[in-house]
Amino acid sequence: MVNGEKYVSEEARQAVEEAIAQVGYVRNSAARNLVKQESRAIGLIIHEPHSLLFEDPNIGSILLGANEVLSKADYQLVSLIIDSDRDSRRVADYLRGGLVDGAVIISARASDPIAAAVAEIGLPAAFVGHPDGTPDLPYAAINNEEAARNITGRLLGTGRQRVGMIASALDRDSGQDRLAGFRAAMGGKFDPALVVEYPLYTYAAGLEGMQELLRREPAIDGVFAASDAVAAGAMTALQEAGRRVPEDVGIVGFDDSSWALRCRPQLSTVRQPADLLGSTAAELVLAQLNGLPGTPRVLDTTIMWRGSA
Amino acid sequence: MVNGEKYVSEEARQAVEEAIAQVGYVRNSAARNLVKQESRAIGLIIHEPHSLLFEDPNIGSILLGANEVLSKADYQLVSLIIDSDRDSRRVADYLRGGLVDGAVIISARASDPIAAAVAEIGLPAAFVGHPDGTPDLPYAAINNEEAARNITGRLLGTGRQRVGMIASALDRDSGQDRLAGFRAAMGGKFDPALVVEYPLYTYAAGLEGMQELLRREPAIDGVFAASDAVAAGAMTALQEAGRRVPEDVGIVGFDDSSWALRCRPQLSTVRQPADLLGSTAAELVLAQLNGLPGTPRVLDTTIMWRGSA
DNA sequence: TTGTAAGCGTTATCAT
DNA sequence: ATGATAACGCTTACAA
Repeated sequence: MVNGEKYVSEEARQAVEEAIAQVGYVRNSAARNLVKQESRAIGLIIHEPHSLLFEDPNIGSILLGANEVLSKADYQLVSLIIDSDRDSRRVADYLRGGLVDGAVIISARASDPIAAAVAEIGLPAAFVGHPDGTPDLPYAAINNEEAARNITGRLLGTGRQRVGMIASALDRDSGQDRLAGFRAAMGGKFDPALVVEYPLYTYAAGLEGMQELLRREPAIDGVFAASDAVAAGAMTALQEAGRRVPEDVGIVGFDDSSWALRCRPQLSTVRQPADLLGSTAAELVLAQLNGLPGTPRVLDTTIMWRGSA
Repeated sequence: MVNGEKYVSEEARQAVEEAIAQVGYVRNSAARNLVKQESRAIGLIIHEPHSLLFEDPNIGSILLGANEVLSKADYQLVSLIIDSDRDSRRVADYLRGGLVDGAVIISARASDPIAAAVAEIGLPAAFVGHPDGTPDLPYAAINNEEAARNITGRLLGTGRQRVGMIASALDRDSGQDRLAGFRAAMGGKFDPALVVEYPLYTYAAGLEGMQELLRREPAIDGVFAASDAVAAGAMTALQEAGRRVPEDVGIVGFDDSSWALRCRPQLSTVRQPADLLGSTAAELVLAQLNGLPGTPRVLDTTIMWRGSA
């Protein structure tokens, strides 16, 4: 009897399995999520100005870094991009709706609506970077001010007399802090006339910015560009203007992105561990999911000294 | 009585609204999706080799293009990246689970597991590009073979005698087709010794590839690089070897990405409408969601003739 | 108009 | 062990 039963259930199992394969049964995640009250998905919110999605190689690294740790913990990373106010609302609804268990927010600006929404609904989340004016959430960041101060100091150490800066993205913490660091390193030598500002970290900003700087001060002999892309543009402008790098003017950047090795001479720059930034932020979210505090982390940067200064 | 009822319900409504605001009620999307049998989300699967996420500016454009049309139709675009076999399985489960109503697949390779899974579960989907060996799904693509043939022809038209190619990504349709186009344009002049192959569309591939080509044939006077990034690397190698571009050797690329304008001289290249590719693929998915056929579309490319050849 | 109940596809609990 | 049943939070159709 027991045997019989077993036998029958064996047969039934096979039949069922066959039926499953033929009918193509797949369990419905919406139903599963509903009853389990979790989705095992983490949202990653990308809120970049249009052009940066193409020019900034950091975001790819951040993404991959976050994906790696989430994948290991068996969470699905879902990236949500915000490119309009409409997107902003829809994404907020998406996060609110319980479709994700947590979120990592990259490149938030002061008073970011998404960050506010996340905080309001109490979703476990973490920033990459830590803009002020945003809710009190843990973050993974670097010390932009310190790094900028260090590399500017190093540039000054090569004996430059008239050094300027091409600042960018002043609406974000990274942009602000890099400028602050530059200013601090310059001390009494700081001259507001030698800093130009552009909204985005782009090659074009570097190109124009350097031309403007050259116009304002032909004797300029050092430049700190707010990012490698900017530095690359500046180098082109310099070379087209007949200045030799680094003999006539020394130039340093920030990021150590693929731009740096691509320049001739190669860029002296600040290396920031973009992939670590992503993975650390992801860990911060995971920690909160496990009831742990999730304390902010600031990661180390190092100076990569190459040929451009 | 009726008045009384109304009054009460008014009061109740206010109370409820207040309670909602205080308690922070938000409706649960899982439950909604369950009953409505739809998620109003579309997945975008990114299956790029690690390094390309940083070097290929096309994918950002594709993403933005897709997001724009989906956003207008009130669909949430969710990007899922695949960076390991584990990711591959998890993403397949995600798609199967009914968490998205459709999918656009970019940079699929022959016999892509995700593409197979999508086809198997009958999810409305579209490719960007159309690798062969993949299931019969609509796609948005360009004619890589034709475009490569045209620009190679144009290069030949400048009187070059010994022209080579730096081919890349031969595991994908784009890579294969660009090589085929080159070969077709060369006709009897085609010399297998003058084509080098690299796995990825990268700056590094261009750098090394050009050095190798120079070694094999010092008299080389023309090069077709499989992408702008590759062309940029090739140009650097050429200039470091003391060759003038375009006087000594002419060089053409493919993509018209931001690389093209960044080179000195600027690159002659094939412009492909990456954002349109994304938006068209998204439209193809939307069409299927509305019960329409969703027929493949091949978009036009144009030659941007600049200073490099 | 307002309210009530059934049902979506799971999981988990509690009898059998 | 195995099977029936409630519950997850929402929408919708139908009754009052």
